[in-house]
Amino acid sequence: MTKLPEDLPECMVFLLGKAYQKAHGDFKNRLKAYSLTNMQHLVLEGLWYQEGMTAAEIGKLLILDKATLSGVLDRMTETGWIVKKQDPGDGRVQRIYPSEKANQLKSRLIEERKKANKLILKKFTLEEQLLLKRLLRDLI
Amino acid sequence: MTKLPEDLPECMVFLLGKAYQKAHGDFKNRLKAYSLTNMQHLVLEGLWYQEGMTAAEIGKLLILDKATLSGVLDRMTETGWIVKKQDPGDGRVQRIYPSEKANQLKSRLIEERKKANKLILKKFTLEEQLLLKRLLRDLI
DNA sequence: GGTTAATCCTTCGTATACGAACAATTAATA
DNA sequence: TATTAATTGTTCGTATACGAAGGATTAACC
Repeated sequence: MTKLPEDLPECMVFLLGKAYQKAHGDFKNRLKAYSLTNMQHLVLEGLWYQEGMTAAEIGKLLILDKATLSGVLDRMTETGWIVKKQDPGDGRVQRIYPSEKANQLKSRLIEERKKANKLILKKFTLEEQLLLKRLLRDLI
Repeated sequence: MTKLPEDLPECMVFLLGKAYQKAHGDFKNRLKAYSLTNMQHLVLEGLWYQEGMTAAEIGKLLILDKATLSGVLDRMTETGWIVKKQDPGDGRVQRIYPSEKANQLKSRLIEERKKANKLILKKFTLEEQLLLKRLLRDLI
């Protein structure tokens, strides 16, 4: 990664954006082999945390706009990562479940996330890692 | 902001993404009054740091894909924030300058960024602020 | 019970992101 | 100098993001 000029004005939006850009890019490369995007992987992790959620619930859990999520879920249905089931009690609601294919790859996909995390954090001491996570959580 | 479930698996890509999403959203609201996007504001700050850069140089400084930058610069030219000038020595190169309009608003726009930074960081102690910036810089 | 309000999801418009392919131009080199 | 390589910027395709508007459905309440 290009090193940042020291005298460029400090900007949290920039620092956070570029840190995210880097982490996102690393993970993206890992997921290429599965034909999964980061967002799609995130949705699967959400569904493994609590399956059968509605799109609105997934959006609340993962802090995602419903308009964004709509397209993501469409593509994941087309590519067979999730299954949408009509809620029997409420005609507006569709409940989302991970597919067979997704569940078969579950442990490997979770492992990929853990490896990506380790790679991102490997330059930090354990204290720094915990600190960074706490600061980010506080910020959100 | 919705608080994150404590038992949701930790993921740096997620934490960084959501921290960025929040900071980005705050700043975006501030810039709405100027009809400027965050990215466009960032390009202006880059040009005030060093004007007359080529698109490739801006991309290197701000860690931006040239394909992304191409569209951003187009829109900024159309809306009169920047001016493109053909490089006399190299027919491939266009040098980018902030417009009059941009320079007139320079101090106000820089002030907006500072205020946004303050807002984002106000929940942290001074030590935490410096630490967070250092950790993010190291990560990039 | 019928009108209004709220909820769920989709669609549209605009703006990033970024890999890939490409035209134009300049540099390098045999 | 003729050819190849490298560089600059654009365009295309796909995937987020998100505000706004809209259709379908359910809930609230007078």
